[in-house]
Amino acid sequence: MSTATVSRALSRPERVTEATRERVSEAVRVTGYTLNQSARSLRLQSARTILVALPDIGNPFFSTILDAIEREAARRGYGVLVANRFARGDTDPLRDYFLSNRADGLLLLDGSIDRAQLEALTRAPTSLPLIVACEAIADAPFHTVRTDNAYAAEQATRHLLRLGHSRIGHIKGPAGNVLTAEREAGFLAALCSAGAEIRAEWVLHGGFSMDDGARAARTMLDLQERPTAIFATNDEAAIGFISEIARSGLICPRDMSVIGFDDLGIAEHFLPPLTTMRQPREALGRLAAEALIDLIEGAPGKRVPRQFVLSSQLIVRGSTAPPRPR
Amino acid sequence: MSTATVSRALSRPERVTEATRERVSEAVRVTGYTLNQSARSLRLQSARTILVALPDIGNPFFSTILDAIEREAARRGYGVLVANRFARGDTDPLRDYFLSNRADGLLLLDGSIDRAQLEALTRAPTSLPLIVACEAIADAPFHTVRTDNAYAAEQATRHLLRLGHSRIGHIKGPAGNVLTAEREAGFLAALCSAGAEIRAEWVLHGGFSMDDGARAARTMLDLQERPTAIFATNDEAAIGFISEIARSGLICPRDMSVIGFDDLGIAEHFLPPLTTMRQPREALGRLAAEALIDLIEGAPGKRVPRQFVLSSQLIVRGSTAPPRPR
DNA sequence: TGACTGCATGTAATCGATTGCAAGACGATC
DNA sequence: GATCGTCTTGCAATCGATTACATGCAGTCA
Repeated sequence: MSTATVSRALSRPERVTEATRERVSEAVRVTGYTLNQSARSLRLQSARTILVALPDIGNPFFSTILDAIEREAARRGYGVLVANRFARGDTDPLRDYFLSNRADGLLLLDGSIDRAQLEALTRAPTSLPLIVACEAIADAPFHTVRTDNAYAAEQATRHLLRLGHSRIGHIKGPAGNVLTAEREAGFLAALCSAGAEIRAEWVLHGGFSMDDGARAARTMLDLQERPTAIFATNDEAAIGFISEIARSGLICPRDMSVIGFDDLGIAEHFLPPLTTMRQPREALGRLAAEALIDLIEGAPGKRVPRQFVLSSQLIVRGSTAPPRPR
Repeated sequence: MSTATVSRALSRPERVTEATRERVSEAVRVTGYTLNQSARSLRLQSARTILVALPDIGNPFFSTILDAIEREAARRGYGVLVANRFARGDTDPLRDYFLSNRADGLLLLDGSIDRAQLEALTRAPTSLPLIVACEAIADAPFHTVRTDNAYAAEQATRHLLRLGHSRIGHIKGPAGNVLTAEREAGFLAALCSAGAEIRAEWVLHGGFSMDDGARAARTMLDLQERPTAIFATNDEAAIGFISEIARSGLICPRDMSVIGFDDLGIAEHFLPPLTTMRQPREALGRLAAEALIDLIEGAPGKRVPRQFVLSSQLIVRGSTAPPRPR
């Protein structure tokens, strides 16, 4: 029997006779034959694999999205290759060079990468299928899947305003990140349109980790006058903040309201349960994977940059309350 | 210039003249040439990729380990392919079939997989390099990297005993998981050797999620007589438990001490800060990746199953205290 | 000048699966 | 019995990088 027949028996069983099909199955079982994916990829010019580049797999925010991506990819028969700390590392040409042709497309979750470098990737002749998700620049000429961060930040701040707060602070994200700017803008917009006081010293440098939140808390504790509520750039910063002020005897929400962003799993179970803006992480991951695979499999003509924008949802829990009367 | 020369210029620059090297670099730059990894893999019979199979990427415990694995793999020039919910899914032959030859080895973090199935994988002629990490069976004939769970569980329980508790409960992990049994055994061993009371109703069915911990809390709240301290199978269960009893007005550690397991990032920032057994997650991931790549690159003769056992460390924080005098 | 050494480069086979085309088998129809 | 169509199978080229071996060239020394 020729290898051609075996190949057909495995990939398109209806093209061979019942008898041949069974002989092949039997031989596969006996010899423990496994298909060589490299050879298949080489011949078909497609690895059926996508590369997901993230800033931090260890962060539950990203790992949930990765979960959804992996599920969708598996459903469509694609493998998932991960590259962690994508933008941090030495993005030397060699790295790109060796990465190429191993994956059919790139799903970028890391907003810190240099934009020019990105545009180079998508340019012909390589023309790598690319989706930028989560940390995407709003007006960039790429396919993007993201949430409307500025609007969601505005909503979060409005929630605090509605509760009666007028002295509101913000813990910012890391410098240079796309999201930092958008969320800060939304925060300021809400304060502005409500005519509330904006104090520069209440806009604290922060980051996306709990330690960043704790650091911001220490900065704030040193202030003469403190805000009565805080909009934190994400849940982790919010938690770090709440935890740190607790050491000084300040209790959330009695002494200070805090709202986060993301709705991580911990938010619901934290003490106090965290009020937050829920980002549809599963949907983000699923859509991003879907869009990337469509792009890979679709006709090259279809490649007009499309932008998906999902919306976030206010989840009110116990970490926000009306300000304490003085 | 022949392709052979180009290949040499890129892989072993010292084998060609300075002039040739430069002409090749120039051509690479101009044409945007990228190496075809499939062809390379096919020729060299090695994909320089490992497959990491996990039960749940979204879980911060695993995602931190994955982080360490990815880092070590990248350092040694390997890509990382992830398969989530490995044991859950339909492990039909086709899946294994198409997975094969895409990766040079398997790093299994999922203890729920069928053991017979595993042994089949490692048998000749395929003889897939395999490391079982974290959720490994102690006496299994595989290379393993794990922590001594039973001993660590004993230590955790001893901590509660030392504080003066004698009425101690346990939230178990999911049924069927290797770790569940080991941690329960350590718990019982500690109680036994201390001569403390063991009550079946204080050993609660649980799981690894916060919701599982919350469920266990509800079961416990219904009991006539309650323990004064709880050893939870992991930090998430501990947090879910503490959060849930708080709704009924029970405060940790005043009314009940709780110790967790893992030392997730949140443990330090939770309120109260969580006492826990720290598992060396980075070291686990790094060692596992190291061992797997050694196995892949090493001589086939070297394949005597080796077992790495790391130890956990008691981290005392605020969620455990002496029992309240009655 | 001829033989030899050492180095750079070219030639061609190889890895394993896929697939267009050709050939063969078989039955149906006239 | 010849012709045709249909269905199954085999042949052989192909994907792109690697590498053993062959070739060719320059320099050295007797």
